[in-house]
Amino acid sequence: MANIKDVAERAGVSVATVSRVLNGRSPVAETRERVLAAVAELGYRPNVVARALRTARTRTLGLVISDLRNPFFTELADAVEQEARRLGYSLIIGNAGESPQQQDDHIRTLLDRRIDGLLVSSAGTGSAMLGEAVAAGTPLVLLDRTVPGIAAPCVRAEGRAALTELAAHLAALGRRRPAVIVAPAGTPIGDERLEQFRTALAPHGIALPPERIGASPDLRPEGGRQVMRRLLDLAEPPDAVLATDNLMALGALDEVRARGLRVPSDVALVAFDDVAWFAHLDPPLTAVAQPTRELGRAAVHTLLERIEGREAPSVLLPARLVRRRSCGEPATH
Amino acid sequence: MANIKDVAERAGVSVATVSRVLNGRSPVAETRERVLAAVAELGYRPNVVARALRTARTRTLGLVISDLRNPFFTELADAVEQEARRLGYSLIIGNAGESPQQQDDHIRTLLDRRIDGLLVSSAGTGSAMLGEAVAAGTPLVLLDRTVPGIAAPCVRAEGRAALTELAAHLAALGRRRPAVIVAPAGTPIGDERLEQFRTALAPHGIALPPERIGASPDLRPEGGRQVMRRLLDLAEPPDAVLATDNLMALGALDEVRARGLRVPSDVALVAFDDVAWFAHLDPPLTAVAQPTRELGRAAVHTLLERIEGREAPSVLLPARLVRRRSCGEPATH
DNA sequence: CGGGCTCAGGTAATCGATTACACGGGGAGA
DNA sequence: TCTCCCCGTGTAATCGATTACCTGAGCCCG
Repeated sequence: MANIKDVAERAGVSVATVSRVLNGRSPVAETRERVLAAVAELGYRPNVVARALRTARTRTLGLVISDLRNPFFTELADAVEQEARRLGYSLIIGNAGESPQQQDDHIRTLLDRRIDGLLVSSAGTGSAMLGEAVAAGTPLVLLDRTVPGIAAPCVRAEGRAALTELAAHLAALGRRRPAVIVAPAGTPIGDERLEQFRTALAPHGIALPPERIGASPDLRPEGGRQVMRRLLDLAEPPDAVLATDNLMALGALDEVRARGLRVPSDVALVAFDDVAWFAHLDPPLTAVAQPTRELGRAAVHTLLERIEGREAPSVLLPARLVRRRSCGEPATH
Repeated sequence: MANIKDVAERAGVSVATVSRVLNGRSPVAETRERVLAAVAELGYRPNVVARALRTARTRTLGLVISDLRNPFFTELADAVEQEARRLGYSLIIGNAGESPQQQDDHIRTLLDRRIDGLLVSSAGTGSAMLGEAVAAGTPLVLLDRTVPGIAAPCVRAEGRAALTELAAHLAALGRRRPAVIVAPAGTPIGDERLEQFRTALAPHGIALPPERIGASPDLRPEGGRQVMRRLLDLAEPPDAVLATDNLMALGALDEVRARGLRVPSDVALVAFDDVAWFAHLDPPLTAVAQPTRELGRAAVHTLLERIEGREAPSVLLPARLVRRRSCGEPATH
């Protein structure tokens, strides 16, 4: 593959001139033409590796995602990739699969590759390498999940308004015994959702007693199903269930069906994270929709601010309620 | 960040020695210890960028995926990433979103980054940059989709056995009027599936007339839904429908429900690509399951063969039928 | 006791770009 | 006409590793 020296020779100039033409300095038409002609003839493309070594900027971002196969994170990753590319950056995606160890493995590799900045939606309760990344001076932005003890801006959604609306929605439909399926202990964001929901229910005189709050052992359908099993076995089973993650909601739905019960007539079901195929379920699921693509975009912008040395605040975008039929009301749209 | 020179100074040796110790040559215990101690004290990590420039190997693979948000491809990408990492390679994923132009954009970027090899599940009917990649000598392996005119091994699944089993399954259940929803024209793999299904049906005396074959305008749910609409409007509507892609199947299911019909009593539904949430639909969908993770692994191995200069044949793995309840039979497992 | 062999380890070239600095030619002002 | 300045371009250092080649110490054997 042709290099800058070949181009210089062919154009009869020095490598410095070629570099300058290609980087938009030194606008002398005649030389410029010759260089560009040589570039075209040779099909020259600058070697990004060499450039990165010299400039100490790789124009690459790293994204470590907690579980790529969770459709919420798939879409998030896609949004991040698009925005990064739009701004001239490549993205290396690492899937942690909810394993802190694999997450560390990925962060290490990314740091070794001298990425310009790092986005992490952390699996579990944080990890050693996150601290090392900060210590190494790599710009870091947390995504969707905060990590205690890590001083980095966090870009995520929060559901107070949506949950307030949801509480009213459920109250209006006469649901009086809500339950919540939360993420495993130690996931701070799940607790926030729980508390906001509790607060939103209070004005309607609806309580959320401990026996109707179940922590799933994992963030997968089977975990949600287990919790749902326990909830439906209660003497007074819930008449509405909120799952704080889309996969757990799916498992919960399985359990309802396996018992021959129906959504929404026997129990209403609401999920956090509105993923595309919720609309294709029977019944279509009402969901608290996070502004996924906006989150991805905001995360990239925040990270670029940090890369350019500026301070960047955390970003908190509002989620909104998408009413479908899983609470009993006909679809609004 | 510490570099090799810092380590050399601290250990009182030359950079060459440090490099040799770190690359496993020159096993003299005493020096070795000193170097490793210096590495540990300084927290030194080799600069991958510099190494790549010198060795002309980036230890990075590129994957351009036709639609990352299609769960089949999400899993495929995940499998590829895991296997690549296991073998010491990083993976840069580009999502083409079924757009040949975006695909080209990604391939260009990846070539500029001097990736060691390229995996492509091509969107549309191929693209100019694929040819350029081959011309530039970048090892290339096609994934899931062949591209006419591109001389590169292709790793994909084929469904003859599964479709033969499916034909028998449908015949045994008394379904006599099958229909097929195929991908847009020009997608060779869809046509193969169609012909194999036709061949499999013949021994049972079941025909597949043209009016019961519908080409979707796209590979998304809405396209599948449109075709299903046309099929159900036929004077003799089908009693079994095979969709050659999971998203189109989803749209088809929507249309069935919207008409108040039921699966499987009114019409049986089968999809290509067994994605995790098919098992969570009502009814759980019978599917032709591609060995997704094996495909990902095989693709990486094939690519590494090519990278090391060896010839590598195409890989064709058999799909298998996963019977659930969408054809009328109770689940086998 | 000396010559040659072995091998650990140092010196310096190299990968392909960017960029600080030097240089030289031409135009403008005195 | 001479001088100074400007600016376009070339020369060479640099980024951080790998590695070909060279050096010199130690050892064996005749």
